[in-house]
Amino acid sequence: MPYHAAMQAVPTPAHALEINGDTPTLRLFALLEVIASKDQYFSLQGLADATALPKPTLHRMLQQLESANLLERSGDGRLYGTGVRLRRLAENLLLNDTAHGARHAVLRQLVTEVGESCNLTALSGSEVIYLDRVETPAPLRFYLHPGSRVPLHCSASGKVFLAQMGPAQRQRLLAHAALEAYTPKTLTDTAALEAEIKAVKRQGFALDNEEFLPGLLCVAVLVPARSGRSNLCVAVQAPLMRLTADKALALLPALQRAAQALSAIEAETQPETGPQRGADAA
Amino acid sequence: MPYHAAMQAVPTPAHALEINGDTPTLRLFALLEVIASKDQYFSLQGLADATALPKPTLHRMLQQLESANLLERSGDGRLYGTGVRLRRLAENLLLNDTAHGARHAVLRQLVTEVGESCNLTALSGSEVIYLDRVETPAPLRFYLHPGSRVPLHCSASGKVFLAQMGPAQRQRLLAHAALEAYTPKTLTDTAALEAEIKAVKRQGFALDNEEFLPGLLCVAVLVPARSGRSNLCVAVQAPLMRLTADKALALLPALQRAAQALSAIEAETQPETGPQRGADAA
DNA sequence: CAAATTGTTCCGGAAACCGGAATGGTGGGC
DNA sequence: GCCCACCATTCCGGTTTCCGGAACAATTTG
Repeated sequence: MPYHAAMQAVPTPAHALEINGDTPTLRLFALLEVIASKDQYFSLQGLADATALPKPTLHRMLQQLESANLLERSGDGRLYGTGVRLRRLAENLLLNDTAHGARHAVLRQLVTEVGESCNLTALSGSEVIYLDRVETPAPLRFYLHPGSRVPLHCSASGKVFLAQMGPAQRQRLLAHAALEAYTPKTLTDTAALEAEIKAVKRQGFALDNEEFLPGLLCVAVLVPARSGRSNLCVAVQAPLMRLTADKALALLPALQRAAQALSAIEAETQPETGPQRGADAA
Repeated sequence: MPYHAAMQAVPTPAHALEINGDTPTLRLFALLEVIASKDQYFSLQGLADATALPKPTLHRMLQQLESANLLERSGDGRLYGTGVRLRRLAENLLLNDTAHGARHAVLRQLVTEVGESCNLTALSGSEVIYLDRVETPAPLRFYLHPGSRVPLHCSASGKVFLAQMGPAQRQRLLAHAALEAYTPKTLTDTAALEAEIKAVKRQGFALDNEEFLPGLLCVAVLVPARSGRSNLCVAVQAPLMRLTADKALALLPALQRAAQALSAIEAETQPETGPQRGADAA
């Protein structure tokens, strides 16, 4: 029996994201989701407004999360953002989750279709991380393991991710990163990169023609998400000796099919209707 | 159909991964980390062996996580793997973390400029915590990972933080901390430390010359905040063998430039006036 | 079919959580 | 310079949630 069954005619800010946890722990998770859902820091007050939780409660929750290194306080200590441990958990999760699953099967299928090594990538911080990879049977190949990282500006996947960001977000990532030249073909000029990104946005795919490793060509397309931005790319990757740029374009239909299949898998795993109680405007 | 093929026949590794959280919630997180750390499904018994937690407790935890869609039961319902919601959280987290990405990029750039390991630190309680770190390519290096903590009085960053405090605040922190001697060079005398701090305030940077670890030299400068005090430091850190104190001073301009860049990033992340209200926007 | 192993439920005692109210700190307005 | 408004933080008694040994149920193995 509810211990304060009295009606609390709480004004209930109509637009407050409900933190609907049945247990304290789930409430904490919901809080993390709110914080992880936007690319900004949150103040206690801001979160209080957004979640309709009492300030002391929120304060305790945040403190708990901070002391576990799941969140970090930034600036003058009034703002909260994601912490080291949470990021590491996220990376491990994506890394280890994919190898066994439908995704891996799609990747394998793609490899048999196109005959070259393919991989699945995600954006992590200011780099691209390889989530999964299936190798071509051909003897000559580049060794790139799942878990390894490459820069954004000279990888096909990286350019795809950049292309779907807003200008401000992209600026923040690129402004402070030196566009290091890995090969003579690496784009090291901001203007050139912006032009390339514009092209990527128009074409719907990105090409990396020896911009990261000499002799390596790569084509990437985005795995579309049902809503909003996506953090998944499929790419095919091969020695230039076997795969020239124009030949690579011929593989695009197969890549797109794979991307669609992967997208369907993502969608499948999420119930069609709203997650749950969610009468409020979305 | 070997349903327990996932679990190796490992008979209770005596060195069970410790799940020590101080609160129930943190225990749940630790459990998730265990599950996310391996590319396999886990049975209840397997987790019991791996974590040394009682079965009923584990069962309750798993049930809780499953009902929240953070975990999923696979196949016949005996095995647990990561759930949709957890994956979505991980993806969003990495996708919306450009601030961290940008900071890391600055740090990496700084490392290529100065050729030594650099790190980002913050004040946390009465200690300095390592937020992020990029290692030098040189083979000889000190291993200090993000998340670890060092005392205030014998670290370059710590002295910088102390120097920007008011006397009262500094007093409060130092009063309760015994100035433990980590090396013969550690300042253990309050008066000497005060003098050092005054010097730091005058110079605008702090030096740690083997005060924490023998053979380790470190220079730190503050990342200026738009208003008031800052809780961020950049520092370069190297074996004395490669980096003597006078050589370190030559790196100051590069450090200052990095600090400015980081400051700009911080400013960008915290829009104009007050902290943003209302986290949802249609 | 019996024995062994694993998954699930019970439940009383203990620890963690909750959030209104009060306190401390800081910046803006005058 | 003083005051006031706003925000972060601390207190604390009452309530919820958690804990895990022991018993029970379901499944696999011999």
